[in-house]
Amino acid sequence: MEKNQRFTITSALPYTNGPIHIGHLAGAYLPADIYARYKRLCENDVAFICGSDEHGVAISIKAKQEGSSVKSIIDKYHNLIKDTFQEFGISFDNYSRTSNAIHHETSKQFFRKLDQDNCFEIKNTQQLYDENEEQFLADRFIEGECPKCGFEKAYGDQCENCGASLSPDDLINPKSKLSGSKPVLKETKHWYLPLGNYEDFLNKWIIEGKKGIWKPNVYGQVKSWIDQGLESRAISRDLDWGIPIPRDDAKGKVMYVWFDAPIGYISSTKEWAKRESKNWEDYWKKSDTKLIHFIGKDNIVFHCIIFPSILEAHGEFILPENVPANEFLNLEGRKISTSNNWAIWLHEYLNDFKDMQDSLRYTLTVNSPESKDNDFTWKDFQSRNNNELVAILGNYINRVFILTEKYFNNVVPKYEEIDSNQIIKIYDYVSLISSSLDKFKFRDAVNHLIDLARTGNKYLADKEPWKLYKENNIKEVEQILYISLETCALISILSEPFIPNSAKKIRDIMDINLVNWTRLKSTNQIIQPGHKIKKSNLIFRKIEDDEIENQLRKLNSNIKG
RNA sequence: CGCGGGAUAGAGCAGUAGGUAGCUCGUCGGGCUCAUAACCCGAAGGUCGCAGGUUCGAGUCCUGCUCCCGCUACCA
Repeated sequence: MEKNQRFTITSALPYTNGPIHIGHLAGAYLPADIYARYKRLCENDVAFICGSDEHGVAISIKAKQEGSSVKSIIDKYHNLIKDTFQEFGISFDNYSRTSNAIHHETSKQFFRKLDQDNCFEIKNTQQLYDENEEQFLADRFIEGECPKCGFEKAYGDQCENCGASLSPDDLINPKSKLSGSKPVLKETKHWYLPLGNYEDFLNKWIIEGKKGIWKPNVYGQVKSWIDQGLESRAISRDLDWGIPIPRDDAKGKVMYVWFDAPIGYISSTKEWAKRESKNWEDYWKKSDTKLIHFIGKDNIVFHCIIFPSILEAHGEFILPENVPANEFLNLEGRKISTSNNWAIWLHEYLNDFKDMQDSLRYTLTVNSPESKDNDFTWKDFQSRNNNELVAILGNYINRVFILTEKYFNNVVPKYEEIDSNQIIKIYDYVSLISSSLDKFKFRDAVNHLIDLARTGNKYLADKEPWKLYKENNIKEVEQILYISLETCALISILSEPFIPNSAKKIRDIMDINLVNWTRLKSTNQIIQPGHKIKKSNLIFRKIEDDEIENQLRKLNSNIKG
């Protein structure tokens, strides 16, 4: 458990062409939030940074298709996403957006610096162009007959029917998905980042330096990319929506969205630093700052290869210490799909399960796709909530509070001699949980937390204070309940990163404050005899079968395709 | 096709220095009655994807194969 360390923690910028679902939360936001909360509790200097990613062709096309403006689309989803994060307690220090002026300026500065240092190649190529819409077309926006299986709606990059990977000119009768017209080839000029020049740097930094440190799925994926050889990658696009390339000979060109999006972490940090009177450069340029990117596995290449190469090219920035990417979360055995509406949308969950954010936070953490794809099922959600949060953790807290009320009128009992075995046992969980979190093992960490409640339950079952009370052995009852209350207090502090709302509820009932984990010692207890606690309220509620059936019905009736 | 991850009890997962297979949920039996019919204890249940090999000994190392998921550069 390190302290007095500076951390820059980022979560992947969500793309504002739709709301966010449980997969997003489980992949990039929840683990980052847990980590950020944990690091703050250990007295570290944390900047937890995110923002909306609002550029790119998908958004401008969506606007065109819906007949609305780009601005109204990004405003709508930016606000929805921002509110959703807030509701779920994702504790960003700053949530920005890439359409802000500070981001445009920062991105242009990056481009100019790399341009001055001759880090770019300029190439002329032929690309498919939609003459009706006056727009160049990404592979995905071309549709035609698959030359291998004859499927009529194959995309320019892949046939979804037979799985063949294609290039747009393989298609028979190609059509633009925008206008339906036949695309034509047209010459265009673009700026490229020659990633091949960074292979040595990446080999040394990741393949040699991060072996056995980064997660196997991340390391393996990166190694495979580098081993295949890295090609130059275009970082400009012919679009009217995005950050203009700051050169006189680049009229009509904007930055590729993946060039400017990661720079969004930096501009968001600047925005925060300005507001908080801090120096943003401490968080991006000081070598003792630890930069951690939380992402889903689809973003590995951008965060481990492209963005680091850009940072390296710039020269003044630190590189990520770790990129603990998660695998994917499936839903009821199928891949989550935005286009087929096979998803649990977080803003809908909030409606259906009011004040139950922690139940979802808990379930997504304990079943987090840390090392492989995992499946979310409503039934599992119900049983995790009812068996673990309610029956083990919530019920434990409640029974201790009720016992305290019945026997001691809500006053923390004094004790003659502390049960040192038990106090040491419960304090072991501080290091168990923190060392799991340091290793990005969130499921282990949250399992330890439930184990702590189990330990408390077992202690009560073994000691049977209700029997001792009837036998009028009050001294022992005092000793047992003191330890039990201390256990509850410890739970209220150790659960803060995972289920912050519930942790707060427990502390409110106990009338205690949050304590930094660095101060937690078995010799220095949290609560003192004589302290009065408040009346108990249930922390978690059970989820009934019909609620789960409703969700399953909703999911299956809304599915498209 | 290439590459990455995975395959362990009914379900979900641990098992990273080769040495008698573990955890949670579920099921069955018992205990307790302070508690949200909650809690605690015990039992049943696995030829560790398949086939070879190295070794006194392999879930763990090597080789080949099968299946699932993902990536292949614009869907977390």
